[in-house]
Formats: sequence, C-alpha cells, structure tokens
Amino acid sequence: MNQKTTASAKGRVTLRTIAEVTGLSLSTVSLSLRGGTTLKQETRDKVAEAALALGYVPDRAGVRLRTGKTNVVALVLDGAEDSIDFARQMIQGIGAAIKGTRYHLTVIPEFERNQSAETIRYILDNRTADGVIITHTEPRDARVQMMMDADFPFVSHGRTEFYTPHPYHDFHSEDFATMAVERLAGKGCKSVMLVIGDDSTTNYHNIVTAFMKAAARAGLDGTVLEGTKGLTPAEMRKLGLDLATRDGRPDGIISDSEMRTIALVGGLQEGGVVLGRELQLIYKQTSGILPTLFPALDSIREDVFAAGGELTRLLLRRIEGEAITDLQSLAEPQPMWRS
Amino acid sequence: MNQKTTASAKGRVTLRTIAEVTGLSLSTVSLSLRGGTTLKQETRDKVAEAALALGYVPDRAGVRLRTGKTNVVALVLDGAEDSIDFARQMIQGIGAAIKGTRYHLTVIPEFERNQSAETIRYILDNRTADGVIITHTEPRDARVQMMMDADFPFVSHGRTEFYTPHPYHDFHSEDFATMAVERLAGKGCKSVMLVIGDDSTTNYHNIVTAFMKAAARAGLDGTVLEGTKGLTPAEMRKLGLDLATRDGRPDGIISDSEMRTIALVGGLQEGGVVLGRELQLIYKQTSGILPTLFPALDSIREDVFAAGGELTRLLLRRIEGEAITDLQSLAEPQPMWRS
DNA sequence: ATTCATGTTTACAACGTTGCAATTCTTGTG
DNA sequence: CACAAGAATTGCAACGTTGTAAACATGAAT
Repeated sequence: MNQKTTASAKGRVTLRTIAEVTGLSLSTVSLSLRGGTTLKQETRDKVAEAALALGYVPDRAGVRLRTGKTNVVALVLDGAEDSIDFARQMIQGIGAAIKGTRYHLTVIPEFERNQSAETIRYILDNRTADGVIITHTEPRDARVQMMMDADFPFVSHGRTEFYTPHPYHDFHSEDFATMAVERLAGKGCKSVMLVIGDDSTTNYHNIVTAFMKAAARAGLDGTVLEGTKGLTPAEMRKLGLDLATRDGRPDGIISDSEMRTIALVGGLQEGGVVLGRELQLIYKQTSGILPTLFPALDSIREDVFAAGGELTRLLLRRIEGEAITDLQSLAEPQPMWRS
Repeated sequence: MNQKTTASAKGRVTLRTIAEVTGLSLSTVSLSLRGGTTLKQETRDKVAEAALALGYVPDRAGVRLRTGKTNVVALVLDGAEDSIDFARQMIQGIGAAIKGTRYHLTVIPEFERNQSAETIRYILDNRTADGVIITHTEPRDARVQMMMDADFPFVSHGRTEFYTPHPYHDFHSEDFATMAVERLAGKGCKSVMLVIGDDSTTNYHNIVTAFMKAAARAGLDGTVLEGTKGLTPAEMRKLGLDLATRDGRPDGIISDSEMRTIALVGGLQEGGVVLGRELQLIYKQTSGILPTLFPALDSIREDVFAAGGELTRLLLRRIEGEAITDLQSLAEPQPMWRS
C-alpha cells in the first residue's frame, strides 16, 4: 500500500518487516531480538515468534557497518605441505566449531612466508575479520607481534618465545619427541636420528631440544639430520637411499613430517632396508594415509581436525574478551604403536 | 575542530576523509573514485592522489549494504579425501586468481553430502557471497539446480546432465580413461580393470563410459570394479591383496583416486605383485605424493591448483554478467609416463 | 541583461542495524 | 484526581557507501 509495505514485500526479511508484522517500532524489535530486559514478556514473545516465522536473519552488512563486528574468522593458510591433508582437516575442524554460530570462515592462502606480514597488516588495517588463526608459528613470529601490538584477537597453532602471553593451541612436540625416543629405546635402539624440516618454527626447536634431552636420558646416541629444509621429495628419497647404505647408520629414526617420511621410507626401502627389523622408524602422523601405506610402522598422531576446533573455540573466547591466560592449550600426542 | 575533523581524526580513512582533505564533497569523491567521466580532470587527479596518499580502501560493509555486492567468493568444500591435497591446492588456486581483486574467499566445509542443499539455500537466502564454487558435481546435482533456478552465479568443478547450460570447469575424464587404456594396450595388456569410487559424481559416469568404449576399441577385456565406494583404506588394501592372489586377474589396472591407489598398491605389493612387470597400473594423480612414493608408476595428472584458478576466473566472469556458454572449459589430462 | 545549453559539482535518501535520549504508558500514592 | 516514579516503547542519528535528482557555474547566443 504505502512505501513501507512495498519495501517489505520485495524479498528480504529485515527488522522493518518484523516491525510491520508485529506493529512495533524498529527499535523495539531490534532491542527485543538482542534480549532487551526492559521489554514486556509479551512483546518479546511476539517478536521472537514473528522472527522465527519469517525466518529472519540479521543482515551481516548492516551489523558490520553499525557495530564494526564482521562475524568472520580468518585462517591464514600456510603453503607448507609437510603434513598431508593438514589444510583440509584444519578447515573442517574450524568449520565444525563454527557451526551454529554467526561466524563465517575466510581463508587467506599464503604463497610465501615473507608475505605473511602484509596479510596481517591488511586484516588489521581494514578490520576484515574479528579474529585470525595462524599456523606454523615462529619463535618471534612477526605476525604475532603485530597482532599483539594492535591488541587484535588471534590464536596461533604453535607457541612463541614472547614474554607477553597470547592465545595458542599447540601440539605437545616435546612429549612427541620424548615418547618417540623412549619407544625406540624400548625396542633396543642405540643410535637414534631425528629427521626434521622447517627450522623456522617454534615446533622445530621444541622437538630438537626434547629429543636431545630424551636421548641423553635414555643413554642413546642422538643426532639431528640437518639441512633437509628445502629438499624436494626426490632429494629426500635419495637421502634415504644414501642412509640405507651408509656405514654406522642409526638404528632408530624419528620423522616429524609425513611428506618427508614417505620420501625417506621410499629411499630406505629401495636401499634394501627392512623397517621394523634392522631399523626402527616412528613418524608424526596427521593424515591417515601413512598408516594405510605403512601399516606396520609406529607413529604418533596429531589430530588436526581437533586442533582446528580447539583453535576456533579459543579464538572465539578471546573475541568475547576472555582472559588470555585461560586461552592456551596443548594437545597430547597419541601413540599408535603397531606391535 | 568541528565534528567532521574529529571523525576523520580517529582512525579509518573513508570517503569523508578524502572529501575533507581535498575540499570536495562526499559525492564528488565517491563518483571520482568510481571513474566518473563528467568530472574535471583536475578534480579526478586530486582525488586519486589523496586516496593513494591516505591509503584509502573502500569499506566492505558500506559497499555491501548499499549495493548488495559482497565481494565474496564461496567455496563449498566437499569432505571427500580421494584426491590427496585436493582442498589445499584448490584453495591456493582460487587464492592466486583472486589476488589483486576485491574478492575474499570464504570456505564452507561440508560434512555430509546431503547437507549441501542447505548450505546453498543459506547462501541464496542471505546473499552471503557473489558467487559459489562447488566440486564433486553430480549428474543432476541439486545444488546446481537450485542456483540455476535462482539465477545465482556459480561454477562447478564437474559437468552435469542438465539441459540448460551453466558455467563449469572439469577434468577431461573421458580423455583420461582413453589415454590410460591405450597406454595399457600399448604395454601389451589384455585384460584391464577400472577401479573407481564415488559413483554419485558425473565424473564417475564419464570415466566408466569412456573406459568401456576405449577397451572395446582396443580389443581388450574391460571390467569395472564395483562396490568400492564406502571402503576404508584397510578394506581397500585387503582388496588389493585378494586381487594379487586371484586367478585370472587383470594385467592392467586404472585407478582414479590417489587414496585408493595407495591402499590398492599396498595390498598388491603385499601379495607379491611387482608392478610394472606382471601387472601394469596407471593412476590419476593430483598431489605429488604418489610420484614420490611410486616413482616407477605411470600416472595421469590433473592440476588442481590450475583448476582452482580457472574456476575462479570463470566465476568472476559470470558475476560480471558474461554469457554462460563462454564459461565452460575442460582441462586436458597430463600423461606422466615413467618409462 | 536574460536565456539556454553545457559542464561540473553536490544534496539527499537509502541500504539494515544499534545505542542513546526522549517519549509515552502504567501504576500507585497523596 | 493530579502527579511522580517507574516500566515500556520509540525517534533519531550514525556507521560508509552509491545513484538520482538537483544545483551551480560558465560561457555563448539572443
């Protein structure tokens, strides 16, 4: 009839639509939907009912413009492919945790590590998300620094060395290394080697330190295979082959990356090594592929899906303003012994 | 001094900031930034200069509220893990194609196939993205139907059987099957078997049909291994083992899924089969893991990263209103023969 | 000088939401 | 029955943007 009716007739259900239907004002409806306690119960019921019946969903742009709240969680996706299926599981985990909330997930794929500061800068400047999840955290991670400085909500998959605490969820790498070493010791190994990649992450340091400590404690000869960082799978495979035929090779290997494990095992087997007899190997497992491939090999599992969920829950609580010291957690490694 | 100066002083650069700096009106600045041709060149320069200097970026919420344009591309991420690393590569591909545009990527992980209609419904009802990318398309895909009905921009990774055309980018599965069969024939195989999973996708039908045709043409005995759909990797491995010891087994196998290939090969090898001699195998490759693992096996590659990029470009063009018939493309399989 | 066309800039309203200040409605009390 | 006090509701402005209609400026033609 008049303009108002026309407006509501064409399509979307807004606060105005509900206002018209209930005969209340826009303000009242808005207030009511947000749980205004000064409102009469009758009014609140009426509004709630109408909103439900009409299938009202608040317009994200309206809310965002008015309040600045984006209702978006951003995942900065590292390009690393050490952990097979990492991205998918992480995203699924976040998705599961987000389900039923107002939040959406936006993913920002990263191509080079040194761009990551730009990415964060952009998010900070343009308030394009309410919170950020980062992975592959470094001891003095520039992204963490930036977001702490800006007092911007984030959570990192991985710890840092910063004095000021920040929310994180991390795999307990130290326990991983310790468990692995002890397992190898229990199998009678004398000389163990740690094969580990990306030396820029905090994770790297945690593992190496715990590994050396555990090896010493168990009276084993412990070495770290350095310089595997930029290796292609083919090169890594070659390295496994070399290792197989080398004198005085270790009798126990711990590998922290699935990608490297595959290549390494390929090389070792090509070199005639029978894993589980002459040489023990334990790898960090995230994907379900390797257990299929090497059903006889021991592994220690990180549940990336669960990590995604936990990271998200921590982040959302941080966004709600919860104390940071309550927002730190570690995931226990899950031993998957095969014998 | 007055309100205006205060507003611009605190933080974000908006049109108003530029207006104040240049002494022009809001409208002029807005118009100018959008390339208003009626404006004096001098004015346009002045505005452009100020915008650059101040680092102006249009507020997404403002634009979205006013125009309805979200500048968001949504990826509905299927939970399937047949193709290892599929999600990551797809996302990277989309990310690369999006880079430098106004678009952001939001990812909606799917947990069960039958929920997918809800997901699309939600996007359609709430206009939460300007366009959608879907994967694992089915012949009469309900999602496709819904979006076509709503005339909503989308692109599918995979074709359908609908009469009305829609944008898609797909792997040329028929060529894949044909190439694989011919390769096996060339290696002297007489009896070839197709191992293929998810029978709900269009892809499945395309491959099976082309496979049977090619086998017949080459005078080979062609069979399709049915019922592998819901198999766990362990069961699949078992199946490989059975196959290895079975009488009258095929001498050539074509596998369309990396996950299944790994399990299958594991079983076959456990059964004592030496691949490449008694039995030939060709698999569809997307991830780089299998070539590391089985350096001697032939494969045919789909570049998922490139697919993500192509899908995105098609979608953006669709959003711009380009004719749908121009927005369909196929990716040629890339043979990776190892001998 | 007035009018007209043309070139250039601007005011205004609207998108959907929220928070504050202000208004209206109910009561109970004197 | 007037009136304060409290309960309940509402108007208004603002967030940043854009499209339309209108205003203004300039100079040429009358």
